[in-house]
Amino acid sequence: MGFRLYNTLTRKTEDFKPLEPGRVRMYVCGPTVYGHAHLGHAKSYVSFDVLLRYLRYLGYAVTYVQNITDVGHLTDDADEGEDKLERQAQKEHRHPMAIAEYYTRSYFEDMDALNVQRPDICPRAAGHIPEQIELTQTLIDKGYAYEVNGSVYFDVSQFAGYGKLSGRQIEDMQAGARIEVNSEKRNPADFALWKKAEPNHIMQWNSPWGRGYPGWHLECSVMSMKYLGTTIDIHGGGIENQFPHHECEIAQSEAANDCPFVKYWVHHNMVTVDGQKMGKSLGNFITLKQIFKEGHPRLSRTYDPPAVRQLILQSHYRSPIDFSDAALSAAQSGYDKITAAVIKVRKALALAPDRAADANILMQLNAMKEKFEAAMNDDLNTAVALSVLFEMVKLVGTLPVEGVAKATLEAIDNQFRTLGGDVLGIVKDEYATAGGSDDALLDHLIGLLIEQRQTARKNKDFAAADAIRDQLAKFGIVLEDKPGGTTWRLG
RNA sequence: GGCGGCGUAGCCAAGCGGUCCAAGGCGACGGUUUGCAAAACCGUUAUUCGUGGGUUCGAAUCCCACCGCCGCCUCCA
Repeated sequence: MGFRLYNTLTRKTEDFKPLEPGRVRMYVCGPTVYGHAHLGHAKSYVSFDVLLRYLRYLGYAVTYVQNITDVGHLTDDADEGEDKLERQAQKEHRHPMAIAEYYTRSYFEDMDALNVQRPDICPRAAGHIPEQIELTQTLIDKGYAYEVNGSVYFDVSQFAGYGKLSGRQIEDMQAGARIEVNSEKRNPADFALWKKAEPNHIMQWNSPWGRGYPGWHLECSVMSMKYLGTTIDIHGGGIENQFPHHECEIAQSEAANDCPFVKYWVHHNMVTVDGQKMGKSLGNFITLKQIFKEGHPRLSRTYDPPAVRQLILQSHYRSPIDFSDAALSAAQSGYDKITAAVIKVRKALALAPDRAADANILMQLNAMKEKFEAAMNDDLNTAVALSVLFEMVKLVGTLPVEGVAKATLEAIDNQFRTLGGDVLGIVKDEYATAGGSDDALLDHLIGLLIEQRQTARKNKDFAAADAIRDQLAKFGIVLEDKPGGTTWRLG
């Protein structure tokens, strides 16, 4: 069975077949950069990172585009309200583009920490104003859009497919009480392609309709088609953007190009914190930087970035995930266990005897790999895939401390690297066991102390022996007495 | 009001018609090991899948009703 992926457009899990054999064009809605990335961003971009990694693992040549929204995203999706970047710029007394730059760097810093692979192309909305104007003009020319008083709106009544992604009817939405009344629009569901700028609006550009700035939905259509073509394989985003954002993207793109915009729509679910939606007003809004190093009132400690990744992968991307201190703590422990097993294998590798691999272990590894792939093929069941990693951890745990053939250890290490590393991004290529360049020196120094403690233990001077162990523990160094001797690690 | 989802052990979570007296992780408990620990290993920890009906030879998995929770359509990914 090949790779199967749930398609929101058809509401079914489908066999994945790219438009062009061997090649995948994938676009994911990127962040609006007016604040530090939070748990929601982590869930989103880790989820799509695993999709990307698995496609590459399967041998596809993937081109991955993820935009950076630095203009046009308003505080109110009904085309009212302020531009999010401009509002933040006022708060911080900086230029909107400085805000965009600062938070873009912050975003990538956090994503790097989460081991999220960088997209191939990260286009900025503000860098694609001419293209957005062009698309707007095309839509006017084709009768899908109309200009009113310097703003341009998409006329949803002209596009028959409007609502096919979200399952909404235009009539239903009118019945809803939440539609803002905008007298410029012919239909309340119409959405802005181009907005007229007031003189005090900082980010504004010349256009055929006067000074203005682009509507939020436009950028994704424009950049997707510019870098990936008029029809792409995968478009990803959060479930909350199904409507109106993605619905509007489809309308604009298909109206302009007369061809399907996206083959597979992939949406991940949302994040809650302590059982409630995460919101600034609820006091449970947690940024990644707070988790990693600053701390947060809801958390008892800080957690390593991979622990967050681990927690995300323990549930399905289409399920909501509840972040809590307990859940994070459990994920951290699980992650540490995997890491310890990988390090054990790599250390053993150095002095392993050069013999043929254990056929039985190779067989087990192969069975695990098949289980892993079956799980990932089934719409990215990362929870089961992760459980396979734990099966490998268990296998490592049962291996004798010495005498395992080098080829066996290599096979295990390789599988950790491909499945745990390449695909899940949980296993690292290198672990700094004692902090970089001081490694050898530290090893020698601690070795001396271990020797002293051994002497004390031989002499049954356990008080002295325990004192050495306790002292080292204060620096986070844990001693472990094993049959072959005492080893140390950073706790 | 419209649309969607969820309820599985102390906690997180997979499973979505038979191979489930239900994977995996965390935690807890007992054991092996240890001078004591730590780590590791072995074992125990859901006769049951929110409740009540129904369909079926067979249901955690399908249908109906009810209860509870959550999300989107506002801030927010």
